[in-house]
Amino acid sequence: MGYKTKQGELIFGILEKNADRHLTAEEICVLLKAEGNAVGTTTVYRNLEKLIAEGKIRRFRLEEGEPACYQYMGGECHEHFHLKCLGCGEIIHFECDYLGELSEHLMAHHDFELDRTKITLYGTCSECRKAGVV
Amino acid sequence: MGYKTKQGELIFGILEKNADRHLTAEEICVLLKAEGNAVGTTTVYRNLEKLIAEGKIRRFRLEEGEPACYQYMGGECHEHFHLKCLGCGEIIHFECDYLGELSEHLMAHHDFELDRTKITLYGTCSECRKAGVV
DNA sequence: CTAAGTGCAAAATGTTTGCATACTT
DNA sequence: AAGTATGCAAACATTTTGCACTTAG
Repeated sequence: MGYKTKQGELIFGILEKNADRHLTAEEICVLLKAEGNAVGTTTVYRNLEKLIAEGKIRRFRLEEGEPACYQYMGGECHEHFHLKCLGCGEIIHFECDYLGELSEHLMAHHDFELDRTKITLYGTCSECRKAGVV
Repeated sequence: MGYKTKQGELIFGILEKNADRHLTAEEICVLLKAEGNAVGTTTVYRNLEKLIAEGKIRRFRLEEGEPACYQYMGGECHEHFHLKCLGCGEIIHFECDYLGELSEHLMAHHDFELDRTKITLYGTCSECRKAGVV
């Protein structure tokens, strides 16, 4: 299960090429069309779902009512924090001992076992705070 | 600007009475109807918008594609945490002082200003751990 | 040849808008 | 009376589904 298709590769290609930013499903369609490789919206959504399941990309919902954004995540970023800046969209990845503390706190006080592979926190990076964005 | 209406008070009343939980717009409609005070969906949405603007309630978006949830905030700026169990899908929402610590840590060590309104962590609740789910 | 993928049109979902009517002040 | 609010129906926007057709293995 899982054939390799031209469309699937095109979609992944776009995300890979734009690893530094997040793209909506529609933006992906537009970019593909601009390349002369139009792909149906349905197919884009279905392939995005697959890529998420494979852990190759991530979906983010940034704003109320706005469409979801997708972004290439490499494949190696599973054991750390992701901080996503709401200003510039940049994703900051890092290892941090504090993760252990958070995890312990949740278990001790809330009887909840944290899945450390899915942590994305939102906020504003120093650049954007300086620039007054957000 | 702003007349006091029966519907507006009913809607706020429901939120106030359910200050301990999240309610979707639809749930609010259902609860109102159950009270024998049916209010139109449109009106519910419009009043929710107003209450948010006044800072009396807050809107949360937990999951992709799922409806927004609204909750009475008592005028105080409570820190709000969401834990989503990957086993049963239940969302545990509550206030916790630890959020302040996490927030300070991120600012002090990572120069990142946390948006406390968008925090959802994933993991496994005690029930599901016992049941061996996940 | 068979399973999987594609893409159009249509449905589903949650939310918003147009507008005539009803209510507040 | 004048200005708001209501609520139905219809519009919206994003995402999903049904289905006949194409493509990969």
